[in-house]
Amino acid sequence: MADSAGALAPQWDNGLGGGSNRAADRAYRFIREGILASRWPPGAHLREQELAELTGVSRTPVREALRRLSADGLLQLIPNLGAKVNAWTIQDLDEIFGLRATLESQVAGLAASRAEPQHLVELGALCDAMEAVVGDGNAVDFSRITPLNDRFHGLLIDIAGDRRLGQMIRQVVEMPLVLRTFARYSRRDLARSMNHHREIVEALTARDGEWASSVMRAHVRAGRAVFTVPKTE
Amino acid sequence: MADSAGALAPQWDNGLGGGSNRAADRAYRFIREGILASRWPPGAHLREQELAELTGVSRTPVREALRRLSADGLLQLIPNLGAKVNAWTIQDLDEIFGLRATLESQVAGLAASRAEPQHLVELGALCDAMEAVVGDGNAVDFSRITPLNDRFHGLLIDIAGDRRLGQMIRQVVEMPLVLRTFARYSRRDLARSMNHHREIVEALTARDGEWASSVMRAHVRAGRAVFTVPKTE
DNA sequence: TAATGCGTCATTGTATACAACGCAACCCGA
DNA sequence: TCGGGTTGCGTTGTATACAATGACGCATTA
Repeated sequence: MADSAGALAPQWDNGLGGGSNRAADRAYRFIREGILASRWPPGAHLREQELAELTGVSRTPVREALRRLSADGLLQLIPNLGAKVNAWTIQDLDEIFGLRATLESQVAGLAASRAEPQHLVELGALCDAMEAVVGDGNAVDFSRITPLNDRFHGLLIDIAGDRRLGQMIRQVVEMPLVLRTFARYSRRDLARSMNHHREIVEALTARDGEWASSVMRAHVRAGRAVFTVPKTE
Repeated sequence: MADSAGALAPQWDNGLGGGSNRAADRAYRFIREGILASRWPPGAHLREQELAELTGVSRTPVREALRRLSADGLLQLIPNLGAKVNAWTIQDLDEIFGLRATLESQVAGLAASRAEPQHLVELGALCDAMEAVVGDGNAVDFSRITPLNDRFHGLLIDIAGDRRLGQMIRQVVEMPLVLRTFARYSRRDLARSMNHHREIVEALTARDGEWASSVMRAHVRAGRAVFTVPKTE
C-alpha cells in the first residue's frame, strides 16, 4: 500500500503534452517517473548527458523535458549548473493542499450549477466502483482506486466547464505526486473519502453549490491530514 | 491611454525566468513583446526559422522560448506544424478573471493575518502615490500607475507568504496581458480602483481577512467589467 | 596556515546539419 | 469530371559539434 495514496493525489495527465511518442516526451516521462519513484532523491544533481544516455535520446529532447519538469515544479534549473531535484517541506505541503482546497472547491461549486443527469449517473457509478474496491474485505488495492478517483475528480472538472481552472488544478496536483509514497490511508480515511465523494454527488443532485464546495474543501483538507496524522488501523 | 490598463492587469515578472541575457531569454522577450503588441495577430502562424532570424539567434533557443510562451498560454504549439498565436474569447476573459478573483482574494485574506506594520506603511505609500497620479488633474498616465499597482499586488503576495499561490497568480495574470490594449478605464473606474486599494489596506490594518478578501474579489471583478461596460467619461 | 589567484575540467548554452513528418498540389486513371 | 495515389516542399523534431560559462583544485604567497 506504500504506492499511490492516489485517492487524494490524483495523477491525471496534466495536459502538458507528455502523451506523444516524440523523443522529448519519452524523456519527459522517463525522468518524471524516476523522480516520482525516488530513483533520484531530492537534491540529486541531474546531468543532461547522463539522462540522454539513460533515455536513449540526445541532449536536445532531454533539455526540453527538463524545462517542462521545471515548470511542473518537480526540479529546479540552475543556469550553467544543471537540474536539481526539488525537496519538499511541510510548507510546500500546506501550500499545495491549500491551493487544491481553493481550486477544487471552486470546481465543485461550479459543477453543482452545471451538472446534467447523465453526469450524476456517471459520478454515482464511480462511487459504486470505488466503494466496491474498498469494501470487498481484501487488502485495499490502490492501483484500482486511483484511476477511479482520478476519473471522479476529472469528471467534476469537465462538468464545471472551466478549462483554465482545470488546468491549474492539474498543475497543482502534479507537484507533490512524489509525496504520495508517504501517504498512509487507514480504512477510516478511505471510508471518509468515499463518503465525501458520495456527498458531493448528492450536493450536485441538489444543485447546491455551497454544499458541494464545502464538502470538497473538507475532502482535500482531510487528504492533507493523511500526511501527518499517524495511521491508526 | 490605449496602452496598459495595467491598473488591473499587472505585468510583474512572471518568475518564469525571462530576465537573463541568454539567447533563449532574449528570444522569449522578443516574441512575447511582439504578441503583446499585436505585432502578430491572434491566429498568426509563427515559424521557428523566421523568428530565429528576427531575433538574431538560432532555432534552438527560439524553440525553448516558444515552449515557455506556450506554457504561458500566449500561443499554442501544434506538432510538426508550428506555433499559433492564441485568440481570446469572452469565455477566456471570464475564466481568467474568475481565477484571479479566487486566487487574489485568497491572498488578501492571508495577508490580513500576516501583515506587519512596515507592510501597511508601504502599502499606504503606494496608495498615496497612485492617487497622486490619478488626481493631479492631467490626463491619467498609466505608465506611472502600472508599476505602482503591480508593486501593490506583488507586495500583498509577499505578505501572504504563499509562494505557490503567488506563482499561480502571476501565471494567470500573464495570460490576458495581450488584452490590456482593449481595456478602457474611465475616471470613475480608476477612482473605484484606488478606493479598493485603500480599503484593502484598512482591512489589513484591522486584521480582518474576510473584509480584505471581499474587497479584493470586488476589485478583480470590477476589473473584468472594464472590458465590457462602455466608457462613460 | 589561511587566503588568493590561476588553470583546468565538467557542464550547460548555442549553432548547424540531417531526419521525419504532414500537408498540399499535382498527375493519372476511371 | 472526379477520386485516389504519389510526389514535392515546407516545417518541425533530433542529433551532434562547438563555444562559453562557472566551479573546483592546486599552487603560490603573505
